[in-house]
Amino acid sequence: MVAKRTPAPLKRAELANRSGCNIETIRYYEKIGVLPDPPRSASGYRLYDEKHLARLRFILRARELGFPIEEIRGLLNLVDGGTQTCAEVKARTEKHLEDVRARIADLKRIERVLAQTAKQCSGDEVPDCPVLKALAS
Amino acid sequence: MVAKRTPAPLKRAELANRSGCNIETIRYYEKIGVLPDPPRSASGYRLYDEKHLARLRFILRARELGFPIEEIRGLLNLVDGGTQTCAEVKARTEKHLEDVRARIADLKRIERVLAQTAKQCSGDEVPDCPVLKALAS
DNA sequence: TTAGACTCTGTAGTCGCTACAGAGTCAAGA
DNA sequence: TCTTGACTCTGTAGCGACTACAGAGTCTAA
Repeated sequence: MVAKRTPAPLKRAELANRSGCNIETIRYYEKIGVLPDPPRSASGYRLYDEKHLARLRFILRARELGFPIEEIRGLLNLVDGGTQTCAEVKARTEKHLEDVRARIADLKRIERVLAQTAKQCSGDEVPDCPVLKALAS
Repeated sequence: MVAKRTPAPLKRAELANRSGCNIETIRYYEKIGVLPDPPRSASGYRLYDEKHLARLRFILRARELGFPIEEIRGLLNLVDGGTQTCAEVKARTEKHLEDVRARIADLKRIERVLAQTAKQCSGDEVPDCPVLKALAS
C-alpha cells in the first residue's frame, strides 16, 4: 500500500488562498493562457491541483520581480518545452535587469528635480511658488 | 503703434510640434478637461494660442516628473484659482516625492534579487537553471 | 480641378488586473 | 425537505494614460 491518494482538488478560492493571488486574477491568467485551463467538475467548477499551484506561484513570483506577462509567458514556454538552457534564461533575466535599472535611473532623475525644486520653496503663505515656475518653464 | 498683432493661431499639428506632444494626446487632454477647449474656426478646426501652449508644456513637464494626471489637475486648479500658496504646492510636491522614493526603493529591491539570481547562473548550455528554481520556490 | 496633407469625430486597443451583475451550485442546519 | 448563505460560473466594464485607426470633411498649392 505505497500508492498515495491524489489529494482533493482545489477550488478557485482555495487556490487563491494558498497562492495569495486575487481570485479574479486567476481567471485572468487562464484567459490569457499563462495558466492552463483546469479540468472541471460535472457542474463546471474548476478543479486545480498542486501543479497549477506551483505554476501560479511561479507567475506571481516573476510578477513581483517586475517581469511583464509576455516575458513570463516566454519563460514558461521554455520550461514547458523542456529545452531551456541556463544561458537563455540568464540572458532574459539580464535583459530585464537592464530595464529595471533604466527605470531606477529615470526615477532618480525625477527625484533629484523634485527635491531641488521643493527645497527652493519657502513653504510660506505666499502665492508665488518656485515649483510652479519650474513646471511652467 | 505699440500694439502687437495677435499671432496667428496654431492648429493641432503645430501645437503638437511646438510642444513635442503627440497629436492625439492633445485631444485626450481636452477630453479629460486639463486643457481647455480651444475656439474653433468656421469649419470646426481647433485654434490654439500661446496660453494653450504654455499650459500644455506645464502638463507635459509635470508628467515627465511623474505627477499623475489628477495631481496635475489639482495643481492647475490652484493656479487657475489664483489662490495657491507656496505651502500648498510644496506639500503636494513632497507627497509626490515620497511616492517616487517608494517606487525607487521597490525597484532596488527587485534589482538586488535579479542581480543575485542571475549571478548564480552558469550561463552554460545546461537545462538546470537557478533563476527558474528561484522563481519556482 | 485635383491631389495630397491636414483636421474632424467616435471608437477600440494597450497592460495587468479588478469589480460587478445575474445566474447556477453546494453543503450545513432547521 | 427546505432554506440560507457561501461559493462558483459567465460576460462585461472600469482603471490610467495614452495611442491608433476608420471614414468623413477641409484646406492649399500646383
